[in-house]
Amino acid sequence: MISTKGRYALRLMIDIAAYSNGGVVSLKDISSRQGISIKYLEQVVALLTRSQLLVSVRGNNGGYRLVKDPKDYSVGEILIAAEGTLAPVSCLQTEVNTCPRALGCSTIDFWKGFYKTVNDYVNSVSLEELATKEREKIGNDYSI
Amino acid sequence: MISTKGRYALRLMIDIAAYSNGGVVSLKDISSRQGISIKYLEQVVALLTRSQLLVSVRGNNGGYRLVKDPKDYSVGEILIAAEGTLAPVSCLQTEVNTCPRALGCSTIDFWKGFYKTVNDYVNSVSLEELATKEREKIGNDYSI
DNA sequence: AACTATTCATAGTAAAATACTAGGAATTGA
DNA sequence: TCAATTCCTAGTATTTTACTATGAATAGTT
Repeated sequence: MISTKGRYALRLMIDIAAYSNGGVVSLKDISSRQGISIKYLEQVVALLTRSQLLVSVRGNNGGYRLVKDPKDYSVGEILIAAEGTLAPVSCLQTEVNTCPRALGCSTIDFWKGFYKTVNDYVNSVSLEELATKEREKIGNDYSI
Repeated sequence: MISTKGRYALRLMIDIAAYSNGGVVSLKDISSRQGISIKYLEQVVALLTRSQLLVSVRGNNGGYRLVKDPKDYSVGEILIAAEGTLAPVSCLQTEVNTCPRALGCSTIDFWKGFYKTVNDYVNSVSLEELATKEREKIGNDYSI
């Protein structure tokens, strides 16, 4: 199960991609559109700036800006920045497998396949695709 | 990340598939082969008997037995029995999506695709494939 | 210069989940 | 009867989750 950090990070990135018009987007605006507290967004956005998926502008009229085109972000890199890893088992988190049972482990290939399947999927979807859907919401009133 | 319940459940099922010769397999034997405490295996195996993936035989010389051929178990059904769900987000856990943001949600299709990708993968691997690898370990000494 | 709106940094915290262990009852073959 | 097993319920330490709180630093606006 993906935690709120990963899910909110994705929505935050989508929001910036959808609603920045060349400028920066503040957490206050994201908060009101997405219904997530500013305080929690501060925690989440820090993961994204640390991974250099966003840059910040401090002070009055400050906010956050993407560093590249939305089509050049995969959802995978966003989730990994927020969640740390998408590895299904801890022994696949690091480059070298330190599990004493790794040699002759009957399940490791299954987990490697799981990991690859998930990675291939999340890397196949771009931020732009999702931002486009977000923009389509504008003007539609789903509360009817 | 898959929890120990899911991982141990899979190893438990593999162990039974690999080492039962028509008979039942006791937790004591599984414990010694897999290096997992009997007490914890008791917790894990209960999830599998409740989901009727295994049947138990009580008393002396008791143990557990598969209810169908190893090739007819998918790894998916084992993981779901142990983990409860493989849904990446809680709004996909139930048949109907009760999230107030579901309508017009820009990420729901992405998560549905994620869920389907994972399900398709875990359902594509059978217990038999993994039990075969487990049996291949016999005779090989990987501790050298 | 003061004010205000923002990001930034660190700490705190209640609740839930995780990864087990413990104790003993029930069952059944030997 | 006894020994080996499953079954059932509870307990528990640790970690993770999902936040909130406080206040400092920054920078445009008045």
